[in-house]
Formats: sequence, structure tokens, C-alpha cells
Amino acid sequence: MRLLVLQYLMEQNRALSLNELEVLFENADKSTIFRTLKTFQENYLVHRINDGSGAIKYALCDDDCICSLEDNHIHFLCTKCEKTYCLKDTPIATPNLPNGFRANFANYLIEGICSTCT
Amino acid sequence: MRLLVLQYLMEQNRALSLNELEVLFENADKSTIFRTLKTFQENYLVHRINDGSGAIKYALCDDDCICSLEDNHIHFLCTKCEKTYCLKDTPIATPNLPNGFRANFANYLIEGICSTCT
DNA sequence: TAAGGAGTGCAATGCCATTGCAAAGTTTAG
DNA sequence: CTAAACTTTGCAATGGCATTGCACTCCTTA
Ligand SMILES: [Mn+2]
Ligand SMILES: [Mn+2]
Ligand SMILES: [Zn+2]
Ligand SMILES: [Zn+2]
Repeated sequence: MRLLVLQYLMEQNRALSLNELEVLFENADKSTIFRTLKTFQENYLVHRINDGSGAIKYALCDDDCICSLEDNHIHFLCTKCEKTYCLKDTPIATPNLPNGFRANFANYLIEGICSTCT
Repeated sequence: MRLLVLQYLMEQNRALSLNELEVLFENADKSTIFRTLKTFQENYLVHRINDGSGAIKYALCDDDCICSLEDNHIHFLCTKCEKTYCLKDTPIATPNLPNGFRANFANYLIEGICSTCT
């Protein structure tokens, strides 16, 4: 299962939800896929993305990803095709925070229309 | 109920979850407060914030808020006190998107330590 | 070949958001 | 003042998603 999921994630250039994988691998149980993704997270193979869709999305990490503020990039949710993309070349600009606020992590999501739906 | 919730929201300078309000107004039903907030949203009194905590947070809009890309600001979740703040003076910088991507809305959340928890 | 460990399926649990329906409360026209 | 019409509320149920205990199956290794 891990090999199958990993391969599929590598073939996609976008972030997938547990449910999408569940549908794809219909012979495998939800919990198995869930644990697969959990294992991947624990080993920094994937990062989880909260795109506000209600379901968490998972996407492959880059080789140097450690999933902290450093390597964070913007994510994009297309409101037409409902697909979520990692904009790996669009780093998150960290703004100046009010006095006394310290940032540890950032989640920057943009909603709009993706290039294939334009 | 609307008056009570509105007043409480005005007194706070932060975003609150349905559950927090439920606990506060223990004599009112969850669904009543839910509908109250829904009414507020429909009339642009509050905006909803997805801070990744699992529960949606609600905060008062500014007078000129129309809850689109224009008036959007960054939100901050303190991982210590679990409170979410609107950083109304910290607008979201919109980055250059890849070719063909068009932005309609943005959600920029920063996690860290707030000024009172420092 | 059998014991120990790893992976899997099933079913249950626990949030949280949302809604149908009926009861209670309020407004308004007669 | 009274009843119809409309609004607000409470209760209970539903649905989606994440997560987990437990038992069973499968694989590795001594
Ligand atoms: Mn990503
Ligand atoms: Mn806000
Ligand atoms: Zn699209
Ligand atoms: Zn704090």
C-alpha cells in the first residue's frame, strides 16, 4: 500500500485528500491509507495542507523539506476543479507582526482559478 | 441572543469559535448561536476564520469589510493560549502566481506565540 | 517451522457543522 | 383585545472527516 500510494503521489503534481485516495484504491481500507499517510508524515515524505475544504490534503515534500516555517510555500485551491496545488516556487513572505507576537509556522492559502480551469 | 452575542464579540478583540460562545451562553442552544453567527455573516457583521484548529472562528468585521480579497488581513493563532487574533493592520501581501492562476480570496494564518503569552 | 513483528480491515468513537421540525415568542392587522 | 402570520429557539438527528482499539492476516527471521 505504501508503495502504491507513494507512486501515485509522485505521479500527481498536486495535493490529495484521504478520501480521494480511498476512492482510488477502493480495495484498501480507509484506515490503512490513513496510516500510510501518517507514516509518510512522520518520515517527512508528505506534508499536510489545510485548504479549508474540510478535508486535509497531502502532498509530497521536496527532498529538503522539514515542514517548518523555513520551507513553507503557498498553497492554491482552485474553486472550480477543487484541486489543491503546492506553489513550491512561491515562498511565503513573512510580514512584520505586532509587538510581542512571534511566528513559528504559517499557512497561506489562495483560492481562485487554476491554470487548467481558466 | 443576537444582541448578546454581538455585544460579546465587540468586547473581545479576537476571534471566537462556536463552541466558546456555546460555553459562555450556556442557557442558549448551540443551534441558536450557530444561526446567530450565520445571520451575522450574511449581513457582513462577522467573518469566518479557518485557523486550522478544527473549529471555525468568528470575528467582527470592520465597517468597510466586504470579506473579499480586498479587505483581507492576516490571522494569528497563538499555540499557547489557543486564541486567534485578527491582525487588521497586517494586510496580506499577494504574491505573483504562476501563469494562468487567478486569485479570488486568500487565507493567511500565522501560528506562534501572542504578545500576552510571550 | 514457529514465534514475533508488521500491515490491514472492521467497527466504533469523537469532534464539528448543519438542518428539519415543532414549540415558544413576537408583531401586526382587524 | 385577539388571532393570524412571522420570527426565534430548542431538541434531536444527520453527515463528514479524523482517529483508534482490536483482532486477524501476512511476512520475516531465527
Ligand atoms: Mn505544499
Ligand atoms: Mn479577521
Ligand atoms: Zn482548477
Ligand atoms: Zn497566547
